[in-house]
Amino acid sequence: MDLYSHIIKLKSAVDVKESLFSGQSFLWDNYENRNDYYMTVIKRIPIIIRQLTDNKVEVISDSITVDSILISDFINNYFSVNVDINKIYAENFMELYPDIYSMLNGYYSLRILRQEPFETMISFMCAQGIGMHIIRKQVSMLKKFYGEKFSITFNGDEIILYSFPTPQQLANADLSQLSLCTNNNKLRAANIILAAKSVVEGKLDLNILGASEIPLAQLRNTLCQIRGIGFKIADCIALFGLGRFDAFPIDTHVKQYLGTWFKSTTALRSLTPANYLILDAEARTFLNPDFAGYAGHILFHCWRKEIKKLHSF
DNA sequence: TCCCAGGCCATGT
DNA sequence: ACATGGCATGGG
Repeated sequence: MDLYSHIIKLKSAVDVKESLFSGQSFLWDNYENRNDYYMTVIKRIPIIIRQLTDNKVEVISDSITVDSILISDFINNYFSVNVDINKIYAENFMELYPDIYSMLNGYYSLRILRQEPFETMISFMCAQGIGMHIIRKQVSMLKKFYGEKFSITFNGDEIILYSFPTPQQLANADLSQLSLCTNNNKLRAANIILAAKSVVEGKLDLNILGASEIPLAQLRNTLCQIRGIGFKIADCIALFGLGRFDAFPIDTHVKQYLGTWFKSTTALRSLTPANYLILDAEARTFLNPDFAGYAGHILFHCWRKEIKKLHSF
């Protein structure tokens, strides 16, 4: 079992309330409580981390080694601290869009996490045309129904957690019971079972897919072979689960800011597969193509918070 | 009541 | 190629 499989993110190490679902990005608190501590759970071991002023990650726990991997090395990779936030836009971005550039100032501490591919794939298959709270509910029910229950002790309290189910566990799931976890959507549940089976049978190897330097379009087309995965979800899996920061998922919010902020006329039309690819190409003219998705995600959160007045991640 | 929420797919033109 | 409706439910 690989190192990622038992990661659970918690919003705050001091006041543990709400775990993030896979696919959510992590925005360091860049406003006031810069010294807040956070906790992540790896292999059922609680790891306490803290943000440093340069958005690097400090691992508070003493050097822990799991499966011959130093946790601090793992954490720094997990939080993609090597990504230079100053190089994610095209070189002339600041001159072309000075207002947007300054508005993005509060969002540079956002880190895209290198999350476990299978967990990311299934989680995003639950994220279609439905509100964030329902997406979160679906993922948490999947874990509760099909994952393994375990507990850790933190600050003297016992915290009950559930690991994300393995491909085998979901492949063997009963359709009607799994539907309870997918907002009663039987089609979605069936698609998840099919996807899990293709992983179990070896027809889909996400680790090989992520490790190889295949072109983004080819990677996207491979993922789109799976029922229930289109361009947007495929790009999300690539961006959040396969470390492909060049993948640029276009959802309803991205479409909106492309039209409003960047005056794309294509963004005013319906998001057909053809228009998706046009928007994708357009975005790469004012973003660094190699980090288009990373930049896009910062724009995404800025749009949601500043314009749409939403506050969930 | 109506519309939208981090879409995808089958069907009809 | 494009438009439309179904899937599903909760919140503004």
